[in-house]
Parts: sequence; C-alpha cells; structure tokens
Amino acid sequence: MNLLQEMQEIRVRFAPSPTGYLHIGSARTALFNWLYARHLNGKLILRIEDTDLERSKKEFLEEILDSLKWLGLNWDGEPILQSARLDIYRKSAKQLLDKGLAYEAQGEIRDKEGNIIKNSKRITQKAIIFKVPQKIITINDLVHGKIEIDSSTIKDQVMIKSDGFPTYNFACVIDDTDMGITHVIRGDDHISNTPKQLLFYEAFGFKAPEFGHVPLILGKDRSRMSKRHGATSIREYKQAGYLPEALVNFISLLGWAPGNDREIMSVTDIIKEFDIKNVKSVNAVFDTDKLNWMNSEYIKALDVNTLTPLIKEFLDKEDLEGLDELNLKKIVKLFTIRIKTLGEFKQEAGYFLKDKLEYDAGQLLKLAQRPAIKENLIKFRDTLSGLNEFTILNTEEALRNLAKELNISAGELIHPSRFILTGKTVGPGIFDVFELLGKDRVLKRFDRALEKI
RNA sequence: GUCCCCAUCGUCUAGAGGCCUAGGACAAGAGCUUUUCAAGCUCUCGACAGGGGUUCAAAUCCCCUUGGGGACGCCA
Repeated sequence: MNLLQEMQEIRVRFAPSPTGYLHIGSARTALFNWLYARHLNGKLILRIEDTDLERSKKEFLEEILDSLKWLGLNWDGEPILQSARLDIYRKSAKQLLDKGLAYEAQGEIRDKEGNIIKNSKRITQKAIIFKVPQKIITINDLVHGKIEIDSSTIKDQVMIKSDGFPTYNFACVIDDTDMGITHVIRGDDHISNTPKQLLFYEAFGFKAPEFGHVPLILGKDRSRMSKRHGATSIREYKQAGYLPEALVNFISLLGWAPGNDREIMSVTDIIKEFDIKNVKSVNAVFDTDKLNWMNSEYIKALDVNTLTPLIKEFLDKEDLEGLDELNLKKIVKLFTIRIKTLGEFKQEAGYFLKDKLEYDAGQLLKLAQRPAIKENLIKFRDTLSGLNEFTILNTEEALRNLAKELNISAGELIHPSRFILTGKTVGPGIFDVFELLGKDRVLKRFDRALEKI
C-alpha cells in the first residue's frame, strides 16, 4: 500500500460509553458506521468512552461488545479505552493553556439539582477551560448539508474536569485525530457538539474529519426512544427471540433505503447498496409491528434443521424431556409459519412439550353444554384407541367416518378435539396434532378431559 | 427561553422540476382457501402540513407560518 492510498483509507469509529446496555439507537449508529466502512473497504474502530467514573461499569462494556458481536458488527483491532489515555488528554489541554487559548478555574462540583457537593474528594485540581472564540462555524454535513452556528451561543468549554478526566467533546477530538478517523458518523443529537469540537480542531490546527449526523430513532409518540416505549436494548431483542439478521435488516431501513423498493435484504446486499448520501435527515419511528413481520419472514426462510437448534435455546431442559430430535423438528416445522419470534414457540407449542394442560373453565363449560358432546367424544376416543397406525391420514379417515356415522359435521369432532388436546381453540391442523402427539398422549388427554365434561 | 435539525399514507419509505390522477412495504379492512388460527393469494382504504413566491411546469427550488424533534452539564 502506498502512502496516498494509506492517507485515503476510510476510518470510522463507534464510540459507546459503558453506562448502559447497547441501545437500539446506538446500535443503528454502529451499524451505519460498520456499513460505511465495509462498503468502502475501510476500518471500523471501537472506542470506549469511559470517562464518567461514576456511571461506567465493566458489565455494561461486556454487554455492549456481546451485542455488537451478536449483530455481526465486527470491528478492526482492539477496543481503545479512553481511561487509558488520560495523560494524552492532559498534555493536549496543557498545550492550549500554554497558547493562551484556555484558562484554569476552580469551581464547585454540583449535582443534577444544582446543589454543591461539599466534601467531594474528586476536586483535586483546577479544571481547564477552553475560551470559545467569536465566529461563525460551518459544518458541511454528509447528510444535512451546510449547517452554520454562531459561536456566541456557545459558552466556554471545559476540557479537563476537576477530577482530571477529560470531557466528552475534548477527548473526542484528541482521539479522533490520534486514531486517524476520517468520517464521524453519529446521531443527530450530536449536531450541537460538532461546532464545539470544530473549535478544538481549529485551536490545535488539526484537520477535522467529515461529519455525518444520522436521524434519531423515535418511539411511537415521536419522542426519543426510551424504556417507556418498550424494549430499547439489543439484548432484550435477542432474549425475545429476534434473529440478528432480521434486526440488522430492519434498523438499516430506519433512515435509509436503497431506493428500489427492496426491503428484505441480506447483509451482503445492504453493504453493497449502502451509501451515506441516501441517509435521510428525518427522524424515524420504530415500528415493532414491522419488525415482527420482518422477523417472521426471516424465520420462515430458515429450514427446519437450522431453526430447531435456534429454538432449542429458548426451551428449558424439562421442555425437551421425552422429546426426540425428529419429533421436535416436526413440531418446529408446524410452527415455523406461526411464530414471529423464537421465544413465541414455547408459548405457542407448549402443549407438545408438557402434558399438564390448564383448561379455561369457561371454555370447558361451553364445550360440556353442547348436545350429545360427551357420548360423541367417547365414541371418537374409542375409535382412536382402535387405530393401529396413528398417522395424519388414519386419524383423519377415522374422524370423518365417525362424523358421517353420527350424522354430524367433522367440525363437531375437530374443534372439541383441539380443545381437549391443546387447551386452545386455535392452532395447527388437528390431524398433525394427532400424529405428533401420538396415540398414548392423545388418549390420556381425552380420558382426563372427559372426566371434566 | 436560546440555538440547531426536520416535514410524502397511522408507520417505514420511493420520489434529485415534467415519467406522479404520487409507487412499494408494515398495519388496518374485505374476499378466496379452509376443521380453527396462522400462512398464502387477490382486492380496498390511505399522504405531498398551510400560505406565498420562482418557473411554461413544483411533492421536488426559495421565503414565511404552523407542527414535530434535538441540544443547551466539570454526562457521554
């Protein structure tokens, strides 16, 4: 690689702070950075912004890395921790101090309500504060175009806090410069930070990267997506049984579209098509209905051999007792088109996994009140017990013959049977249920239910 | 309050001045299929926020209004 190519290499970064789980919005930012890098054959650097001593937690860091890996967003090199670079920030701040572009000040530390925290041991030194010069700052944003901000609306910026740690905007500039970041892709909520950072670039004489501010993801009420809108962290979606491919596909389409009406796309195709120029500048509402649809499409596209192990991870040991692999696969196959998430399987197909059924009392009563229901069901039970082969074909033939004999519709036997065998009024075809449950379990469930009718 | 961003169906979006009586998808509704529910197939409903310009021509360009969102920390 020659020098020119090296200078032109695209380097982007994702810079989470380990103060919480990976939020869906952050994940989208990470995804766009990743797509940008992969599309242009660049590098994605992971930087951990752990300069908030009180809120940063190691468990959060691990969780964030796990979520990124689960989504398939791989990064280049080792993650860089800001907490390991404190000297560098301090030295850099000193430089501005020496140039007369900054000053030191001793202030109190206040909490969120504005009260002074009196005996804070954190005040060990003076804060270093940047003197904001008067000027118009221009951002040539990759998604918004030209944005102008008058610096008179910005107050002097703390670079080094009294606890010796750098502030976000300051550390960001030092790091992005050191790491050779060429493009900063981040959420719209950072637009107001960019002019502050641009001022630092200028003070140091550093070349600023390109900026692209991507729109935010909103909840149903159009405010920033938060806990009250439902699941906000990637781990929650993983735990609910969404497929990472579906989630990636879905969030890639929040604020971006390839422009040819394509929606279900492999990640390879998304990388191929992704262009920051096609990113919209309008915020997007997160629509769980559409995510559910997309996830179900991904589930339907999987073959049973791939799906079964994925579903197994959502089942407990006791769910699998007495179930052989072949049977489980058949059940999975039956439910592939009926579940929207992997987690729904246990709920939907529960009656295949455990024998104890809870019958809804009202439904049971309704059933018992139908004319001649008990004697018909007893006859049907005896017919079933006389079958040698307990297959879809055999059970259907037996049921239809009996219905004819009794001069009732097939449904008169089918619906009560479904209720007896599954405890539900809706579900897969009843003859599938017969075969998959097997003769023994079917008869047992009939006997148990008939006692109650 | 100040600054900034944004504005096409309920939602995600297509739309780069004539291809737009605005296209697709989700959701909703109807029908077909059927033992129920799904799935599948077919159809229906449904939007350029409002007002001024510019232009032969505007969803697309400009301005204003309105409406949403975000930021204003020794948080990141």
